[in-house]
Amino acid sequence: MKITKQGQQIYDLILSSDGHMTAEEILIELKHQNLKIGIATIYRNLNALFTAGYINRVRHPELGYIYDKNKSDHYHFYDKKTKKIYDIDIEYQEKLDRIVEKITGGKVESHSIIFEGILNDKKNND
Amino acid sequence: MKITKQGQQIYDLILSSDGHMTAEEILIELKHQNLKIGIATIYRNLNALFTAGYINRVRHPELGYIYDKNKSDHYHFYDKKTKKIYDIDIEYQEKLDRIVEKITGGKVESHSIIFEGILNDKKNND
DNA sequence: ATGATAATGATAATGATTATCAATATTATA
DNA sequence: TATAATATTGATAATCATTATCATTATCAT
Repeated sequence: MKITKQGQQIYDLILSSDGHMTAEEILIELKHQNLKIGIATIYRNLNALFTAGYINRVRHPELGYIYDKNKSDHYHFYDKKTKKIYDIDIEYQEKLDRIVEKITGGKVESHSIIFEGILNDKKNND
Repeated sequence: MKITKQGQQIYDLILSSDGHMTAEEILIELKHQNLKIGIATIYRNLNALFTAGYINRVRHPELGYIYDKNKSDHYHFYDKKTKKIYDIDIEYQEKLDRIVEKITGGKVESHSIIFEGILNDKKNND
């Protein structure tokens, strides 16, 4: 995959962030950096980066897609107070996939878990 | 909660369905039954039914909200082939919430799991 | 250089959902 | 029961996230 100038800017920004950004946040930040870029280009490059496996994508229940620098299979916590998504570092529950395959007779590729609740004010673990 | 005529029609329809309907599907079906109803009324009542706890709501990765007659804490399977959502009847993994609380120090209200994969053609378990 | 090809970005289009608001239905009260 | 007060409806406009369009611009290969 050939990365373009704009694609690189977007990728760099995600890597330098806490790991979770929406397309809109990326637009605002790159504009702040006085880079000329349009929202269509951002979506186009995010899709390319995602399908090429450079970044991850999660669906936020309110904000649409969140782009995530953490590519590993991992879970998320949605803090209702700050309305932000945080990574949860517990091991992937492989066994659930096998159980569901047994029940349905189908093939499970993966599963995603979103925890929802309230995080403590003090600790702001991204 | 006072249920209106339209609210009742919507609720009845969901109960009589396989359990998973979009607002648009509800509109089409009620129109078929020659009931005069608008999409705004459907969303309004679905929101009311949901917040009052009469029905459940899940986010479909492509189609937006799915309204679900099954109110219990349960998981879902997204079949990439049919693009439909199915209930998965395995027990709620309470222990995951406790683990996450321990890690984050926050309060977990609940979690949702969506399994993704391909279901067998033969069995079409809703 | 120069022509071919690909990427950009402004903007229009789309799809799901919510807001607006005049018309209609329901409820409460005299 | 009439009628005033209040709530709900439904058509439609607005919104929000995302994708499509397409003329312009940048990049690449000769």
